[in-house]
Amino acid sequence: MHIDINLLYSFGAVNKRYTKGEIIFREGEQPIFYYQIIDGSARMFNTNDDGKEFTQEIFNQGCSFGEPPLFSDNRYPCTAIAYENCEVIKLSKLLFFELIDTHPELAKGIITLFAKRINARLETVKNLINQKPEFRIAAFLNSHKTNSNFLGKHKLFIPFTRQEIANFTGLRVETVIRTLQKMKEEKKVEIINHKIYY
Amino acid sequence: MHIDINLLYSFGAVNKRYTKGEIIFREGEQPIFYYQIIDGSARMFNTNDDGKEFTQEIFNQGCSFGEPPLFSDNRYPCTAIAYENCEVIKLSKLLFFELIDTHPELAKGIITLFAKRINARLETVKNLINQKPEFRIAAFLNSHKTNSNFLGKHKLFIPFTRQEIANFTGLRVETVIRTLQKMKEEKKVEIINHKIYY
DNA sequence: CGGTTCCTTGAGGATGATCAACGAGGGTGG
DNA sequence: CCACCCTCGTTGATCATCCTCAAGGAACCG
Repeated sequence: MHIDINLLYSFGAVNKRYTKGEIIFREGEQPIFYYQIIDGSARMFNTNDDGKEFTQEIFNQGCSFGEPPLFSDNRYPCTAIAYENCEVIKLSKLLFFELIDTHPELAKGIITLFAKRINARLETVKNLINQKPEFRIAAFLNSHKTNSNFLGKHKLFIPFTRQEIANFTGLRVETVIRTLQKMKEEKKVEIINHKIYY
Repeated sequence: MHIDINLLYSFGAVNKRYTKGEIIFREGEQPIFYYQIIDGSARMFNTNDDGKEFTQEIFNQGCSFGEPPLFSDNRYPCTAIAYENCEVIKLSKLLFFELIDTHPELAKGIITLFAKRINARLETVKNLINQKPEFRIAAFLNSHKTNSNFLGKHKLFIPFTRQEIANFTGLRVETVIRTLQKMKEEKKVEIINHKIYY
């Protein structure tokens, strides 16, 4: 979901640029803004004690992110950083609520968006529970394919490094590499010049 | 969140009883109803290939459940069964939407509810990623404590069997038992007559 | 061409799962 | 009251597997 940019501006929203890797908000902080991506992409993740990262979601152009805590009064459960250089439009919580109150037709869109997020998270948990690395990786590749509306007959190029796949699946790089190798032998993926196709 | 029962009835909702263990809806089915618990409790879970179950959430009196797929047009991502004998009030999707459309003030409650669910799921994922059994179990115990608004000075009785805790944490019973034993020695939990206090 | 990032491989170890067996308690019916 | 069953808890031994650590190799980019 995204809210019309001009509507956001009319309520006082402003643009902000982040360079790749720059932090947008941190886990544990109080949420203050509604964010929506104009250009580029953002990544939301958790870090655990060992410094291992887990990517919860990547948000692309047009997507809003970090909204649930505005409504539930929680602190941010994750950290968000610029995955690529990006430009976001941000609106303060107070004004965002004013916007919603005066535009009740937006509520349905938010509900649908949240419903999709809940579903996606339930799926993620379901897949994480299955220990098998191959299953987890396949689930990740499938969800990426679905998200990109891929309909081609041939395989889809997977634009992630092995480390990134590891961060999405909660595995270690070496495990991802070895599992992908095995999947290649079993013709479940294609690897051409180190690039992955699924 | 829950919607006023009389309002639900006025839109044609009906009651239905389920005996403990009875299935309310199955993973993969098309959602048709809005459900809200009048009495008792329901459990939502996934089963994987090995027959291992993972409990996604337990819903108690007053809680609605299984609503997100009504909005996102997904099939159910989980199965729901009666955790205890329970009575639910159910309203068909069509009439539920009519109810919402004619009572826009309900939207905010749904948004808040969904926002909390998203947060809870993100936390779950965060905890699952941390492999350490002790960490996972502690996270589960903490979330249970938080949910039950426990403010006492002493420890809280945990009304779950070890198998249930295993299903909540994605571990095996034996691992839960051994880990709890260790936590007992480290004074992190109390176990009196096989009962767990945290 | 030098540096950086990413990929790859091997060896070894830690740990949770698995399997098998038994114990303890509670309820039921004879 | 006792025998039985059923569920839940417990323990030990073994196994499979993913993680860890260490070292290089390959690709890419200025």
